[in-house]
Amino acid sequence: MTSLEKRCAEAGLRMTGQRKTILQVLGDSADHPSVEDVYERAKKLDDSISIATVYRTLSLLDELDLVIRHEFQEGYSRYELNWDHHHHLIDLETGKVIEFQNSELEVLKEKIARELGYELIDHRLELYGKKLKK
Amino acid sequence: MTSLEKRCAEAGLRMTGQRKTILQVLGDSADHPSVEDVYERAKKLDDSISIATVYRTLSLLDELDLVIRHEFQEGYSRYELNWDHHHHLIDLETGKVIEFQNSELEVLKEKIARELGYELIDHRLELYGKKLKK
DNA sequence: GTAGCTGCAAACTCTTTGCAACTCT
DNA sequence: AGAGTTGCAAAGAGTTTGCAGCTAC
Repeated sequence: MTSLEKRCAEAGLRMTGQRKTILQVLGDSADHPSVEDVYERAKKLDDSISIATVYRTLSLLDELDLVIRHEFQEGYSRYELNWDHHHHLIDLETGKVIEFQNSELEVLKEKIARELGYELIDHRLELYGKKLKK
Repeated sequence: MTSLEKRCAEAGLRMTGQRKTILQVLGDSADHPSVEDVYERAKKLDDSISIATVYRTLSLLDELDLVIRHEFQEGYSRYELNWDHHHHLIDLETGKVIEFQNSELEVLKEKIARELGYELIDHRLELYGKKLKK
């Protein structure tokens, strides 16, 4: 049982074959797949899986905070496992998503929220850019 | 003719009654209205306006960069005039959207993009928080 | 055994679009 | 006059849901 499956079980979820498949797909994905992407990849492992189950499972995982749902101004959602905290730079020419971390930013965002009288629960920074010519 | 209307005219758009109405609604809105919100407010000024025109107009204004389209993880878009540059803190308990600016952040985000080899075109920071108890 | 889960298909929400009529320039 | 714009209704995405059957516990 993977640690992901363990966390699901602890939350009281039944570890069905479909859920294992979807968790495996997410674990094997280094990118930020859309629901459709997850569905396509899951179908390769279990041809009988339905997209409704993928939607339902991703919503569940999002509620459990095992997964992060992104809306990169594209009109649909992308998902990724909630392992390490990071942000995204979206290449406007290729659509490629680059991950980055920045400790200065982590400090700054806490400070901004506090100054506004808020406790920070979540936050997102997205940069949209074009590759610099060398 | 308002400055907004002027910028539209300069872009070669016809200043129809509907467009003037929508621009007026946007100018009068201090919040971040959804398409439906803009439509409701516009209807009070011109009962015959259609939601298709609101969608079309907001898309146009977005292309012209007169307006910013947001997706605050809600499943639909919100719009605001692109006057001054700022970011948003979304109150998770009330849904209220608070605007803020931060010059440190402006410097930092440029630096991050540059270090990743990118020219920054656009960016978004969204904080999600709960009000601190006094 | 049974509450929870699934696949299917239908429904729903948000958004876009084809078209004939209309209107700004 | 004529290209751009509009309202309407239909179509298109993406997502959710009711239901009967199935399955993990």
